Formats: sequence, C-alpha cells, structure tokens
Amino acid sequence: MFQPELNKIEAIIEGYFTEIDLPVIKMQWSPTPFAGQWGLSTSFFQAASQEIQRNEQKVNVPQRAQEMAHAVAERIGFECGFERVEAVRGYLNLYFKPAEFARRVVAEVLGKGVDFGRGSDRVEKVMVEYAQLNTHKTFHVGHLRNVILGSVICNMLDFAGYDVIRANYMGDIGSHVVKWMWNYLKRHNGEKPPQNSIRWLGDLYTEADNLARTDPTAEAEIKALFARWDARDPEVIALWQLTRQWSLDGFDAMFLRLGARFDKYYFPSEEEDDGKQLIADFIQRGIAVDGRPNEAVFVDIDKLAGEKKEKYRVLVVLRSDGTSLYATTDLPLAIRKFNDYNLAKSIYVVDVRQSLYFQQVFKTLELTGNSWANRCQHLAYEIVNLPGNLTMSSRDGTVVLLEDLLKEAVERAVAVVRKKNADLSTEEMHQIGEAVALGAIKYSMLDRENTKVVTFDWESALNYDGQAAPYIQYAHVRANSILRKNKNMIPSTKGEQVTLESSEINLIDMISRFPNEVIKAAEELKPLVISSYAFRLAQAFNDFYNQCPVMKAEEPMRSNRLRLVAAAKQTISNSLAILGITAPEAM
RNA sequence: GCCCUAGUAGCUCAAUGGACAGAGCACCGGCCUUCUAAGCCGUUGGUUGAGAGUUCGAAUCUCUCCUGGGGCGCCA
Repeated sequence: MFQPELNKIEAIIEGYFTEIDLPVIKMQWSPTPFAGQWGLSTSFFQAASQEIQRNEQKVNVPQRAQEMAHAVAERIGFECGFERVEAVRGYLNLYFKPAEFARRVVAEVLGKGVDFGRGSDRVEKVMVEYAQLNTHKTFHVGHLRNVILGSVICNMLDFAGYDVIRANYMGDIGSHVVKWMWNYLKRHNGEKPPQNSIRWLGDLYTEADNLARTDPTAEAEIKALFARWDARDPEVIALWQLTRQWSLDGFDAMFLRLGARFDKYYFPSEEEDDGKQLIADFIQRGIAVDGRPNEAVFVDIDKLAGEKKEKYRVLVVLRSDGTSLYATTDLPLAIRKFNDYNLAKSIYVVDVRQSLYFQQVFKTLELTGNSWANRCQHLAYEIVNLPGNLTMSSRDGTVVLLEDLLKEAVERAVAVVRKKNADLSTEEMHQIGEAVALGAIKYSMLDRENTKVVTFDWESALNYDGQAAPYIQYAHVRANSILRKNKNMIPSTKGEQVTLESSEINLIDMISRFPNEVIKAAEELKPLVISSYAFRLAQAFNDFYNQCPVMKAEEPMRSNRLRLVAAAKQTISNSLAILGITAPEAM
C-alpha cells in the first residue's frame, strides 16, 4: 500500500550499495515492531555480512550494519513522505506521517469496499479438489475440517486473484458401497430414508460393517454383489443410482449450510472405464505389471524412476479380480482435469495419511509422460481426533455427527443472543445464532496450522470466548453499532486530524496490512494467516473502541473516526468473508 | 526396518533466519448512570523435548538421539 514511498527508499539503498561497491540486495520489509508507532523497517545484517566476507575484514557485523543503516538514513532525509527515519542497532526504521497515511489507508478501504485487499486478476487457473466424502456413509466432524479447509483455500486463492475451479470428488463406488447395498437388500429392502437421510445412511453402513464381520456368508455374498455391480447388472445399477442420490442430496444440503460450493463434480464411477483402459495401456507399455489372476496389477515406481532407496514403493492400480481401486480412477481423473481446463495448478485437499499415495500417483503420471504432473499438489492436513487420540471412524461408530454438533452449537448461541439482546425477533435470534455457531466451529478448524491435529471436545467446540470467531464478529457488530448511530452515513473528512491516539494508529496499521496477509495466505495455502490476522484486527478495533470516543468527539476528529470505524468494519468483514464466516450486524 | 510429521507458558496454540519468543484459556485483581461487558485494563507464568553443528544472529536450517502421531502391494 506504500509502494511509491518504498520504491524511492529502495532506489536510495541501491544507490548506496553501488557506491560502496556491493551487489544490490533485495530488502525485506516488515512493519516496525513497536506499539503505538507505525512504519516499516528493514535490516542491514545481510549486507554487512556480505561485505565483510568479501573483504575478509575482521569487523563486527552488527556494528557495520548499524553504520550502513545510519548512512542510508542520512541519505533519505525528509523528502520521501516519512515523518521520521532512524537507524537503530542495524535496522532502518521508517515512520509514516500518521495523519497523511491514515487518510490514505481509510480512503483506499472505503473506495474499494468489498474488494479491499483483493489481488489483481490473474490468468492462472487453479483447481482445488476437496470434500471427497463417501456416499452411503455419514458426514461427521472429521470430514468437517476437509470441507472447511478446502472451501477457504478456494476463497483465499479467489480473493488473491486466481481463477479458481472448486471441484468435488465424492466416492460413489467401491467396496463400502457394495457392502452397504448388500446389507440393504438383506435387511432393509424397499425402505426409504427418513427426513434425516445422512444419519440413516450412516447407521446402515455401520450395521452393514458389523454384519459383514459376523455373518459367515457375508464375504461370498458381498463379492458376488461386487461382481454384479462390475458387470453393470441393471438391477444393481438401479439400486446404486437410487441410494447414491439419497447421499448426494443429503450432502448437498449440508454443503449449502456450510457455505461450500462447487463448480465441478467428478465421480469415480465416471472415471472407471477410462481408468481400466489407462491401466491396460500401462501394462502394454511395460509400466504396470499384470500379476493376474493371482496377483494384482501394480506399478513398481521406484524401479521405473531408478530410485536406489525405496521411496515411492509400489502402487496397486487394479485388483487381481479386475475391479477398480482409488488409483484406478485417480489417474485418469488427473488427466481429465488438465484436459478440461488448462490448469496452472491442481490442488488436492486430502488428509495427511494419504501423502505417500499422492506422491505415488503424481510420480506415476510424470513417468507416463504427463509434463504437467509437477503442477499437482497434495495439500495435506492433519485429522480431527477425539480426546484420548481416538480417530473418528464411521465403521466403529466413534463419530460426532456434524448435525449433532451444529444443533448443539446453534442452540447455545441462540441462548446467548436471547440473553444479550432480548429485543430481537425470534427469526433474527436464530439467524445470529446460526452465524455465531457456524463461525465458531469454522474458526476452530481454521485457526491452526494445517499440519497439526485437532482434538475435538464438546467443551472447547462450544466455547465462544477468547480467540474465536464470535470475538471477531462482535468487533464487527460494535463498529456497525457506531455507524448506525450516525444513520449509517459515512461522512467526508472535515479536515486533517492532527493528533492520533496510539490505538488509532495501531488500528490503521492493522487495516493497512490486510492486502499483504491475503497474498501470504494464498501463497502458503494457510487459512491460519487470515484467521490470526482477523483476530489481531478485531483486537486492535476493540482497543480503539475502548479508548477513543467517536460520536462525542469534536470535528474533524469525529468524522475521521467515523470513517476509520467504517474502514475497520469493512476490513473485518472482508477477512471473515475469506474464512467463510458471516459478519453479523447485531449480536 | 524405512519414510513422513509434531514436540514452545499449567492447558490450547502463534511467531518471512532478525529487535525483548507472543496470544487465548485457566488463576488472581480492577472496569458497565458511557458508541452493545460475547468487551477492556493489570498481575502471574519459558533451559522453545535433549545435545552438537552452520550463521554476525536459530523456536526456525543440518546432524544424532528421546517421546507422541501417521504411512508403507489388491481399504478408502
């Protein structure tokens, strides 16, 4: 946001380096770390170190860095739009003219509105595949992290300017589906799902799994049914289509509620034929080894890649009976994605347990001559466990159903709204409760490094205090509340505000950082960058709210503060939007 | 056995190789005739798992250990 000023400073630094005969080093800028002051800083340790190494001098690096910083500071003078320039302990600190920069930041935010922080449009297409739920199974809290993470990754990339294709790939075939149908035919033939279809489907899956383990005839029967499915027996296909749709309808309702949307739905069932053909081709080209009928069809990746130590190991691409596996459909799907769209990147949001699998798939694609294989990326995240490090499993029934969590969370949130804000209508209370509950749940999934395990427990999942979405939403509400007192009019400035409180400066500083945080988050694919930023922004606003009266201030301070409140509200709203969290007007 | 990953305050977690390792929760003490107290302020809290190395500078990079989690030919 302060690029013109920085460009001038960098030119001066470059000039200085040339003068002392040093190669030009790209300076790394960061906000000054001192509270109540607002500016940018950089250090000269690297430059000093380089110079000393080259001249083989015996000089202290921090000392030389300080000399350099001092020399640059002297060259900058006062013409570059900064209020103050100082050299401290090897750092060069540039302090903004608060009033001038405050006006500029606020004007930028108010001018751009919902697009404040949005990156300029890029031509690159990026596909993000997420929400690979299995049909005929339930939707539990373990899946929630995937759906939330995936959709926010999409939001981040979209906001950063990329052309994002949101892809969904739900497991609509496989042994779990056959097992489910087997049990259905045996015990529930003709039944239709109740209103609550996902729970019912999940219950029947658990039942099927239990029965399969106890019933001595199960294995043979399931295998026979699998064979009928594989032969496209019309009766089995009809049942499959019907029951599959029950699942898809239930999931769609849940996606809608979670705010996850998709541009493209792929299904393994639609990749199966291509997959088998591709595998046949692999066998012919000597890439896959056909061990049938006794062994499976597999690709010995290490051997093909010439790896000396075992790295990629062996990828099984087809069962010995010719039925398909994950890899059978993932390989042709990857190809289809790049055929459908000219992708700059193809991201797979799948939990960390499948890291080796995706390395195998991508390497196999590379070895079979797909030059784009290196544009595939597995975004691995850790799973959600229950206390005691218990992994949720629909097979074992050790799950917290998403609908149960949502129900409980919304009830609690509504109860708080009723207590805090009794004047609201029942409908408004419910809307706010939904926003708060979903926000809290989403935030707890996002405000954490992707690589860290989330332990789900009811108490912290339903805790709305501290670093959580409601805190940020509440800051938004407070800002809105002030603006409402002014009849939602954002005044024009009535002149320059000469003195700014430190809490005002910190708030403006935080607002000004938003565009860079967006870039960082999108580059690193880390929602944590935004969730953490949003909290710090809300903190800065609350501090301001506490210290700086707005409506009672004298002009021009009053108008300037109103504009600042509007800018803060907009920035909070924009960051929550990226996180897929609703910013309520009242709470 | 091999590979991946995590280890930071009592607990849950932050920290582009840079200034004094920061938040929240919990605990203790304050603040509502004031723009919504789902808030604010203050106090307490650290051998960054251990040890070595690289570097002017390491929670961060390298190596060796320790501990937890995960993965490794026909599950998804």
